[in-house]
Amino acid sequence: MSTSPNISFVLHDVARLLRKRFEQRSRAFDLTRAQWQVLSYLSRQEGIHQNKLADLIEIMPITLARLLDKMEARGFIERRPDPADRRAWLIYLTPKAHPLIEVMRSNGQKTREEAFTGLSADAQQQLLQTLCLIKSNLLEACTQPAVDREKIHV
Amino acid sequence: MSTSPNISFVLHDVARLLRKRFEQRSRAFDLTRAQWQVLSYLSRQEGIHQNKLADLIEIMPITLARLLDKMEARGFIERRPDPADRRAWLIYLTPKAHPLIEVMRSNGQKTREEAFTGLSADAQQQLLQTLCLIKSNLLEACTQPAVDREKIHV
DNA sequence: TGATGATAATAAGCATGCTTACGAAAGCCT
DNA sequence: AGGCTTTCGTAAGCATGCTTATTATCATCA
Repeated sequence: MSTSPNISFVLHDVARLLRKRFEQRSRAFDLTRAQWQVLSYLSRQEGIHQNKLADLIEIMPITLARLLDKMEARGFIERRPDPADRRAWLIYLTPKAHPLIEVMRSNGQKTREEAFTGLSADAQQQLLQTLCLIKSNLLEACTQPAVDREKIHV
Repeated sequence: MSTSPNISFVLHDVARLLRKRFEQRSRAFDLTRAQWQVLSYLSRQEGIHQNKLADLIEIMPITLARLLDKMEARGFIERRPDPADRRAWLIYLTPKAHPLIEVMRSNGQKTREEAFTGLSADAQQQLLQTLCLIKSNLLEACTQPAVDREKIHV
């Protein structure tokens, strides 16, 4: 923390603002950022298991389940039973969803253009690489117990 | 979006993972990341109005109000009436909260060390500057209507 | 075959962000 | 003084993330 603004807090703020701005744009289409993320992954992996999809998006399966409930109710996706496993569902986009893909992609593009004004392509590339490194560090760290060694010694 | 991972999504993921890891560490102290953020700002601005504090943290006043409700119930902060304005409260840390400041600061430090493994000090500085630029772009953008020009023309 | 453990999806409940709406008090303007 | 507008804090209700627990099914192995 110290004196200068904390990178973690700024990162958190930026993520929140990106989400907010994207949702300002998307409101007219009755889809949220999280739902758009589901569509985006699904459009490249139709017929996937809920489980695998949750893994891809890196959210908990229950979080995805509730997202899918809403998207199914609105007619954007459908769950088809897996003939090979009666516990599982296969997730498909409906015809209604397909035209949305391009619209949402374009909303994302516009939002990113606003966000990255004044950043060179190099700087954007650099940022992406840095973020990917941090993400992989954190994915690794989160699997380890958060031991407070000082506490143990005390 | 296109082919490579989308910066917005990665950013969102990193923020989520930072929060998750910080909360893994902080669980023993019964304080969440959001509550720690309140403590952190308060420790430098005791006696501030709820309104001003929400502005500083950049969350909606109602979001802060509910955070403060919980923190007051747990005895970490107190609301004192503002003698000059009967609508308003002044927010103070309790003695119980003071020792937590250093503990939480250290948890943040450790989390950041994990996250930034393999990043030079220069790269971290660069990242911070880039994020601050993006944040200010987005703060500006969010005040503007999210007009979809293509829709207007259609 | 039949028990035992793993896995797919969901349920319950909490935290934190938002939008919208409201009551009480303050500020301003005539 | 009286009335209009703004501001402070909060309530209600939604979305999305989490942890923990449950149910149904599958897979394995004795």
